[in-house]
Amino acid sequence: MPSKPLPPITMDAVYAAPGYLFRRMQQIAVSIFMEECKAFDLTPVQYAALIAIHTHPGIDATRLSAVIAFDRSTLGSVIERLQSKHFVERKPAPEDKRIKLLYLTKSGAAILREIIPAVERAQARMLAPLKPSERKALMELMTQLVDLNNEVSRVPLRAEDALEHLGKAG
Amino acid sequence: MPSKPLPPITMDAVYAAPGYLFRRMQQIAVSIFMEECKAFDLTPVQYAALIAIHTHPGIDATRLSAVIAFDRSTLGSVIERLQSKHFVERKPAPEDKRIKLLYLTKSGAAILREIIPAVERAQARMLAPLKPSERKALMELMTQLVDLNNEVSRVPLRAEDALEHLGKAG
DNA sequence: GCTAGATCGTCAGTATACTGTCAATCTATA
DNA sequence: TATAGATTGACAGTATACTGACGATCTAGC
Repeated sequence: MPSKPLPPITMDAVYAAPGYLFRRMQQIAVSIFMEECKAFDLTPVQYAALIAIHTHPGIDATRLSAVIAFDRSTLGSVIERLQSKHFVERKPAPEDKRIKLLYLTKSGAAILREIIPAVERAQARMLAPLKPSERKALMELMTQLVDLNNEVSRVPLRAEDALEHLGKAG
Repeated sequence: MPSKPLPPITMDAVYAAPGYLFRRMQQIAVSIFMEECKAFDLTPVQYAALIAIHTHPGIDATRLSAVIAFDRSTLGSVIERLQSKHFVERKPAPEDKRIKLLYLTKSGAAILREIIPAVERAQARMLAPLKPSERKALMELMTQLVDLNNEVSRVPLRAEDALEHLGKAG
């Protein structure tokens, strides 16, 4: 008899795998976000960056990347795009010549206020097919899983630690 | 009194939002996959493509994109990379000059057999922080949600429909 | 048999996402 | 105070991901 009856390879190796479900759901989430927010010409990551800069004015790019769990290398170009749309400005830090501090412009703060209802519609639509109790259960499990897996990917600092030395704007 | 007491904008608008959790979890999932599979130099998408071509030999690129829910435009370069690694070959379809049929090479089939244990380790690690009952609940909710949201993003055909005319290899 | 419309693979363009590297700068220590 | 090591923003390189457009080709309806 065969020593190891290998299971046959089927598409279930893909469809039932957590990795596929996470990729597919991310795809769907971005698609819904872009649909609801197309009037604002902002991507999900740009939105997250605006929220974070609004919450922590004067944050620098490295700490911002930790706060929104976004790769530092890519963040430069994201900030550049926000800057070219005049939603964000960069000022050199007086006490450290390496750092550039990030601030929302007036129109950056304005678009943030305007886009929030659309973002909330998008977030609601992502979970709309589920029953309320299921939505709650899914969000709790995802929050837990993301939290417990937090050290895995390359985010250099945990979000809380990232803000330790940010002066008064914590 | 104010007409509309806007809630203050905090980072919870990001952290508690489904969109953030899906993006972050996708990030973590890819990171774990690459870590477990680094000996094979295959990305998650390339792995899914190999599985699909193995399961449906002679599939064309458009149908493949539907089966693995992957954008048609990008798939060209994915196939190219698989071809340059000699894991996949493309043959012109005799009855339709537009189409190129996809097949695994011997070394493509071999690497698929070899990588599967590593992929299974990766998939297990993604959910490892949860209790078994929670894993099951999360996978059921995610499967349901992806299924019910299936029409949202740009996949041109549902996976089942994509294979209707694929001859005997269904 | 001709042609309007659909489909195929491909390309250009934009935006993530990651690894690795670099010069400029800062900091802690000897 | 000289300097080794760490940090910062920037860049090159690779790989997704999507929109929109294109020529080649196929198919239906006439």
